[in-house]
Amino acid sequence: MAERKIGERNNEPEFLAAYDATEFDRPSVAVDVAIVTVMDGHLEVALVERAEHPAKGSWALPGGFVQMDESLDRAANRLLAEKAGLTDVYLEQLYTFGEPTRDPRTRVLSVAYYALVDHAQLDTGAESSLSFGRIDVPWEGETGGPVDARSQQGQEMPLAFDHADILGMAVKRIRGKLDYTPIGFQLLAATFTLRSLQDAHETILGRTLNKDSFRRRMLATGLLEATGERESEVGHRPAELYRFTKRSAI
Amino acid sequence: MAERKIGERNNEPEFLAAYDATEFDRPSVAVDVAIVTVMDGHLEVALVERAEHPAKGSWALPGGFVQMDESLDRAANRLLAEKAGLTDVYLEQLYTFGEPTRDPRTRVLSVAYYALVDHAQLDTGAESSLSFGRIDVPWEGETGGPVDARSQQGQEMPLAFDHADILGMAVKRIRGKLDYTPIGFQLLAATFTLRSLQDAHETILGRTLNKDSFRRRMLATGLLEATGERESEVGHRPAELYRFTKRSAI
DNA sequence: ACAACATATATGCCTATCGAATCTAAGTCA
DNA sequence: TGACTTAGATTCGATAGGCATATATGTTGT
Repeated sequence: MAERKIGERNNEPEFLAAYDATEFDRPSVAVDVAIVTVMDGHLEVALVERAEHPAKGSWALPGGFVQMDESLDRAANRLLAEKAGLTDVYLEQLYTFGEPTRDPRTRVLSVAYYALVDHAQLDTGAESSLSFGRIDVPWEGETGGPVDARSQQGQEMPLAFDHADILGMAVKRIRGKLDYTPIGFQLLAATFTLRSLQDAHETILGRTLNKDSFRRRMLATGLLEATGERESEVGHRPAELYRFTKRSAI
Repeated sequence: MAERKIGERNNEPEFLAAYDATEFDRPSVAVDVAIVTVMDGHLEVALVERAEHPAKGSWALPGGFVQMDESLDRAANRLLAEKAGLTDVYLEQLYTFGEPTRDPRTRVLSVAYYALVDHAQLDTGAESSLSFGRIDVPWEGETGGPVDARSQQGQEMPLAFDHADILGMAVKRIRGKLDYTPIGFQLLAATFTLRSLQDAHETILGRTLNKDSFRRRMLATGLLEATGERESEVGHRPAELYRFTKRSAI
C-alpha cells in the first residue's frame, strides 16, 4: 500500500478536477459489502467499475456512506438493495478498515460486510451496473492476505483502495464459519441436493471433502430435511432434494 | 435500549451543563477496549467509572476517540497504554457498534477491541484509575447476549451505553477462538503449568475439560515446549513448567 | 525417618467419529 | 437390453477423546 500522510493532498490535475476534498476533524464512514456467491466451482464477488478518481477504471466493492440516522446494519442492507436489488440475504459485519491512507482524498473508515447469495438471485444481465469477478485465492491456506479478482475471460480486475484485503478477510471468515455453522445453504436455492451443498462447501474451502462424512455430518445436524422430491433431467440417478429447517437462520 | 432520534437533544440540565454537543454530518469514531483477564477461576474486565454524564456513575470500557492521523489498531494500542499502561499485549478488533442512539449526545461509532492480558501485568492498585469487574455470564451457552459485571463484593456494576453488548460479544469471540487457536496463554505468565493453562481454558469456556485429553491436545499442537523447570512451593508434587514456542504469536 | 497426602504424569481401554472402500439403487442413453 | 453414471447405504479400520487406574514425586505431620 502506498504511503501517504493524512492531509497531504494529491495534486494531480485529475484529482483536483474530480474532488474538492476538505479535511474534517472526523473521518467519513463508509460501508462496503462483499457480495459473494458460488458459480461453477468457483467463488464470485460483485464489483462496480470506478468511473471517477481515485482509482478510476479499477474495480471496487459496492458501498456508500453511512447516513446519520441509520445503523450500520441498516446501511449495509440499504446498499445491498440499492446496488444489487437484494433483500433478505445473509449479511454479516466483517471488519472495520481504518488505515488513515486507505483513501487518498480524505480519511474514510470502511465498515466492511459480506453477503452470501444464491447465484440465481443475482442479476447478471448487461443492464446491471454490477459485474462479477472470480475470486482468485492465491495460496490454498489460511488466506489471511489480499485476494484478487479475475473476469470470466481471465483478465485481472485490479481492486481499488484496500478492497483486496477486505475480500481476503471475507474469504477467511466464510471458511472459518463453515467449520462450525452450516452457512453454505445461503448460497443455494430453497431446495438442493446434498451433492450441490457439498460442491458449495468444497468451493469455499478450496479442497475436496469426503462424500460420506459430509453426508453424515450434515444429516446429523438435524438442520435439513428431505422434501421427498427428486431432481430431474440429470442424465443419471436423481438425488433427493433437501431443504433447510426454519431455525437454520443463524 | 432507549429509543431516541438522532438530532433530538437531551435537554436535561445536567446534560446541557456537561456537554455542548453539536450535530455534525459525520459520526464521531471511538475505540473501546475490553481488557480481559483470568483471576481465580473467573473472567475479569477492566472498567472506568464515568465521572460525567451521560451514564454518570456507571461503568464503561476504557476508550477514546480515534485521532485523524492514526489507524484503528494504533488508536487501540495507544488507549491501552494511556489507560492501563499496557504494551505488547494480545489485541484484536472485535466489532463495530453503530446504533444511532447508542450515545445520547451525538452519533458515536464504537470500534470495539478486546485484549487478553496476564493478571499479574495489571496494576490493580488503588492509584490506578481502572477498576476490575467480574464478568457475569448469565447462561452457560453461546453468550451472544449482553454480559454484566460485578465487583469483588458481588455488587452490580452497571455498564454504560451498549458496553454490555460489547462485553458479551468479546466473551463469545474469545470462546470461539479457543476452540481452534491456543490463545489461552495470552492470559498467563511466560512460563506456566499445563494445569494452569487448563484452568484458564475452563474459566473462559465456563465448563470443565477432561484433563488427559486437554494435555494430549495441547502437547500435540507442538506449540509449547517444556522448560525443564518445575513450579515450587506448592505443597504437593510440582508440575513441569512450559513455555510457548515463538510462532505461537497468532 | 516414615507415613499420609496431594497432585503430576503415564498407560490402557472403550467409544464416537472420520475416511476409504465396496456394494446396491435408480435413473439416462445407445 | 445392457452400458454408464451418480446416489445412497454398509462395512471396516484408523484415530481421537473420555475415563479409569497405576505410578511418580513432591510436601507435611508425627
